[in-house]
Amino acid sequence: MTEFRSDFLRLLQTRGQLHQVTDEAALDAALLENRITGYIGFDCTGPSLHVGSLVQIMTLRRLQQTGHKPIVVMGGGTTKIGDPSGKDEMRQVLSAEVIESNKQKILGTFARFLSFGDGPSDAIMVDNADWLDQLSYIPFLRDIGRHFSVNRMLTMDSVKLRLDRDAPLSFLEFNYMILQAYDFVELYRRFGCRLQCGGSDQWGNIVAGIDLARRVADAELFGVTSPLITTSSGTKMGKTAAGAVWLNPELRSPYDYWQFWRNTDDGDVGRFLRLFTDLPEPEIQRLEKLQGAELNDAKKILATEATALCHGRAAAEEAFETARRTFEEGVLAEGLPSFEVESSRLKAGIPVATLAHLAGLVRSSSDARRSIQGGGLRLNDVAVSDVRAMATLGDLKDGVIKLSLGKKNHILIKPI
RNA sequence: GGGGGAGUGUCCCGAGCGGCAAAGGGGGCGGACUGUAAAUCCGCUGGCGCAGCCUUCGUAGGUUCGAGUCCUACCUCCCCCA
Repeated sequence: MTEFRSDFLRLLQTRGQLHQVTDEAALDAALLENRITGYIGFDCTGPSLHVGSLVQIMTLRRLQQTGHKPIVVMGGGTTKIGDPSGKDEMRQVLSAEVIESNKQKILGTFARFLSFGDGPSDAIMVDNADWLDQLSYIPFLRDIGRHFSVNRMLTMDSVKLRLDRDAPLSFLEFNYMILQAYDFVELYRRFGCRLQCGGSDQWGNIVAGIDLARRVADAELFGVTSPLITTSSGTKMGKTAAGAVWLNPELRSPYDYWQFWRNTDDGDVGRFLRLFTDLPEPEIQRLEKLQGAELNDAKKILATEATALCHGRAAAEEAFETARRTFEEGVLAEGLPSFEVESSRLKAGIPVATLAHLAGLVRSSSDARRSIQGGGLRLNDVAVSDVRAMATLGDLKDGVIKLSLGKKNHILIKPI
């Protein structure tokens, strides 16, 4: 493996987030000599980023930690196109309003991981709609489009995979690569940005930008990709059937976020500590050596550290404490998610199945009924045996009713 | 423009002679075993205050006692020819 001299590349390497580099020696040298400005683009396809973007966010964080300048590029423009990389289906075309609203909701997450400002290594955030929306078709084709060979584009993985699988690929999406390449050039011109990072699926797009820059701006730009992070059981990180693991606290509470990390597979603990926390290497080596049940201590540290980065230290400690009381002491913990019902409804009595549905513990009341039949639903830690069981004011204990689904999902029902 | 093929349970893949809430996987959830892990075994995986009722197979009509299944039109996608 290459011995890097620059702090940034060395850090990425020890942290396990380095996959490919375009021109290792030249980039390594450039990083040693100067403060480098680097960017990663994020699409605004949803109201929050999820854990799948975390490696990229951490890459920017590490860029900043090693003295360089990160640019967060919000894909306000490119989201209107839709990146075909790694997708089988044609992207839905999102409206401009939705994209803008998504963008606003995503901003806060970055402020947690990066420090923004006017200083030399402070992060900045830009929206590629600022320049992409202004483009005129014919001039763009003549100035930029001429440098792209369709023959070559057809061989790019993002395109080829679609074609090979007989999956639809619209001309709109086909252009994504060109626009992302143009982004890189534009960022170079505006901010002197010379580095683009991204997931391994972005390699083609990144290289396209580097090629374009050489042709139209006579510039030498660099690209770094990180590996696709999978869990040791082989699934893609951060995509559960229950939904993506959101970084935005409104979509996933810090407590649930903490739980996500707490439930990491044994085999992933060391890798995830390196990728998703700032803990020093010797500490990680100590933690990942723990055996059997002791490894749980490492998972708790992973959970707290990862949550602290995303939601702040206080929220992480609180989540930790809530989990400790719930799982280790088996007592009622105030910090559990809660749900409010009018006490008048409770007074009249409400079916437990309906209540579990209202509280969001299950998808539907039918689902709740099934869980009851399967013995998975508990009221105040006692299994509910009758599908038609009612919850009333009499079930209040310490002013709340604790509903649980399985060992891990709890919610406190609070009368108002 | 011409010809051929496809769209199935709102997670995915995928069977489906006119009686279908619809086979089988994967994934997920729950139970047992554990360590809030993995592996394994078992159950569940449309909705409803649920012995009943209501909605699902690209969309809209039609045939029929009865349609995912047959007919017509339309939409979307794929392949071949021009």
